[in-house]
Amino acid sequence: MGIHNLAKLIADFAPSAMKEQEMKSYFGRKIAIDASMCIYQFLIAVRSDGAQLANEDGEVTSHLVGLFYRTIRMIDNGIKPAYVFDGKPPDLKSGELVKRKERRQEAEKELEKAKEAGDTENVQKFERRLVRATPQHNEDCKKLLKLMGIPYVEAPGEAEAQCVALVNGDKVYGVGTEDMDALTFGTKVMLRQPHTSEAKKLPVQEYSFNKVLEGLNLSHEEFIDLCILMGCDYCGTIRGIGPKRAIELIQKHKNIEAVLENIDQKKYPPPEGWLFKQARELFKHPDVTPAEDIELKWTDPDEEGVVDFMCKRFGFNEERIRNGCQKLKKGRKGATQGRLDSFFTVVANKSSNKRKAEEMNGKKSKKAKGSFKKRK
DNA sequence: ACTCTGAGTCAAGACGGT
DNA sequence: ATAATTGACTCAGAGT
DNA sequence: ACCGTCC
Repeated sequence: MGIHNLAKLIADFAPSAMKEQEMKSYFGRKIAIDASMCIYQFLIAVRSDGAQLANEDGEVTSHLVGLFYRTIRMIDNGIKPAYVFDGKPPDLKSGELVKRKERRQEAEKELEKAKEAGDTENVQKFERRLVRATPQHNEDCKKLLKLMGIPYVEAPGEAEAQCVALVNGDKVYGVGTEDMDALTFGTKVMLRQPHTSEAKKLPVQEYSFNKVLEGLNLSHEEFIDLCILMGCDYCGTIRGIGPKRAIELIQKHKNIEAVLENIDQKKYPPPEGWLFKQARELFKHPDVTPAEDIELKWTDPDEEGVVDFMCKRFGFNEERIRNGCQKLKKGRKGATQGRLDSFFTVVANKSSNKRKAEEMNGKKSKKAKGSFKKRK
């Protein structure tokens, strides 16, 4: 579940690390997005009378509805999304996954019960809890993105980590996510909910990694240890240590080893065989494809292809789909234009460097980060 | 009294006409 | 073959 | 801003 309470901790201890921006200020920006998470959310949220949208044959379309319109909305605002699909979860996560599986089986039983009792309210409740993105859903989305001219990346491991690699390798400006893990992986910039802002009139929250470290007065390594102490997906935590104590302890002792030496382990018992070192390694050197090996290209949509896929196969309204394709074409031109404009108008802005690097995509390849590829 | 943890529960999108 | 989320909120109870 | 509808 990401890092427990990290958003709150940053709000309390490093408030200047987050600034709120208008959606408009991201015109021309490239953003990396965890596709698997979006798909999951669409499958849960896009419903009618509690049931997912589907074509006549009963094939689910909720994920396609959501992805199609959200992507268009972003392009329409001059934001260029690149989607990242999950690969294999790291082995360290299996403990967490076992728990989730148990919860799932629990929900399945409850669902059966509710069905037999004819309790429609509970049936819906537990059906939602059982939702998951299948390989088929993922394939549908990849196909749609390809036809729309939107790039995507297949990550070897966690999508979130791959997004961060794209940011820090200057392929995109930031990660667009709800998941605070991105900061633990060290993303220079993280944007929360860059898509809903306009619909709900909420500003985009932009987190700066350097300012987080500054505000908390920690190095990246110390920050990773802090996140582990607060609770991540990869290992347990010390009972009795939450955000407040965790930050105090890390600021004082600098790392988990030293914390362990300085606390009363009877009062604060660490987990048996605690794998915090492995978790730390995972955050430091996640299994990702190096950014310089990835090329992201946004192109005009293949309108006939999109219509064929969405309308013929999935029964979407052709007028709406064509309308969307037009927006994609228009938005693309606008974004190219806008990026140049803002380059000249935002003269004294530090971020113009960043912007430049983003533009130069891969020309000067970064120094290789040692070969820490994970093998399993 | 106050602070904090940790367990459990919940809800989750976007469009277009009015 | 097979899997597959997350954050916000509340509340009880333990610790300081 | 609300609400029925999207498929």
